[in-house]
Amino acid sequence: MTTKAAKFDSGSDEALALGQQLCFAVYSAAHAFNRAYKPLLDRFGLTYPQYLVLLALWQQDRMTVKRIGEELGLDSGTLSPLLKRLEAAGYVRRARDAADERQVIVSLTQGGRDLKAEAFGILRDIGNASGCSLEEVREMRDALHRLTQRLAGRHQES
Amino acid sequence: MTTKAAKFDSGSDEALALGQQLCFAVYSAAHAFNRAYKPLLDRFGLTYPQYLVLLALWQQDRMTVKRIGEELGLDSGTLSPLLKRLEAAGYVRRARDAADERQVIVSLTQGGRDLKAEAFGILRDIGNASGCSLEEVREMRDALHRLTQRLAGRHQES
DNA sequence: CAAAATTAATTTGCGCGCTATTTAATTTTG
DNA sequence: CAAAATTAAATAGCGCGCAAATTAATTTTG
Repeated sequence: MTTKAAKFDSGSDEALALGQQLCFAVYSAAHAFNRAYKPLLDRFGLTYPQYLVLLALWQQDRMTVKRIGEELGLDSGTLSPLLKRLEAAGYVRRARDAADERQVIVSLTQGGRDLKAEAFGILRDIGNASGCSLEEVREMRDALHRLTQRLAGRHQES
Repeated sequence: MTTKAAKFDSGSDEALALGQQLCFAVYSAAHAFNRAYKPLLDRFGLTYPQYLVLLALWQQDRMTVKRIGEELGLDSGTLSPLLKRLEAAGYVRRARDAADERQVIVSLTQGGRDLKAEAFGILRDIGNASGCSLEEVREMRDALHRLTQRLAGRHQES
């Protein structure tokens, strides 16, 4: 195979190369973060998405399932069982809203609030592992945010 | 100290904000890509990870499961059932290596090769949706690649 | 050469994440 | 006000993604 100059046979062929693709770079980075977080979160019996829910609740306690879903970009099909597990782990409480029984209010327990102090340590460890300057982090974060917005396109602009 | 100006009580509190986190930006962008790809890939009955496997095989046909796993950063526990589905869909073939019966060689069928032509259309659509210049894409891709490498840390340097 | 160690792939079990569907409560409307 | 439409959560089913255990083949070693 590949006898003479197989490496540059078509040009557009190059564009399909795995290593060239932004989507694959994002996909890989997401997995890398997951793997980096895992040992740190295992200590608390948390998964990464569960940790994200706690991050959201540390910012704003007492949110409905729907509101949390808007913050994280997840639907109730994902959040309902996840929140049950967070409740079973003792980090949050779930209670129907008395004013509107359709809604479920999720709030932090004392245990959930206590965990916030530990989170700074996790943040520091990940920051070190990423080895990025604050400047770099800011740039990438904003670029990714713009990308996400554009990809979401017409579906929903907040 | 905290009582009065609750918004900036600690400074490091800000750092935990969901919107500030690079990891969340990556997580969200990965989901946004997935959602953008879904309608395009549904036409072919493919999921995004399955599409990644095909991308890898279009670059280099006839790889072992292990090799594909190295390309994509996935283990056999993920790939084995995924490859079975790709085979059931008629895009690849799986066959034990006669020289080493432990290994399974995955190769493209004619249907799998034919799909490559369609992939350029998908690439174009996603490229348009992302709305990035080639320059931007290159920069972000390389920055993410460096980030991924650093996060993977000592676990495995290829 | 036979036992032990290593390797490749599969399988099992669990937690996302999505799509539908269902259930229940609230709002709209006729 | 009652029927219809909408809304919020929960549920079921499927496909990743990972860890751990299993099976089978190969390599190492004693």
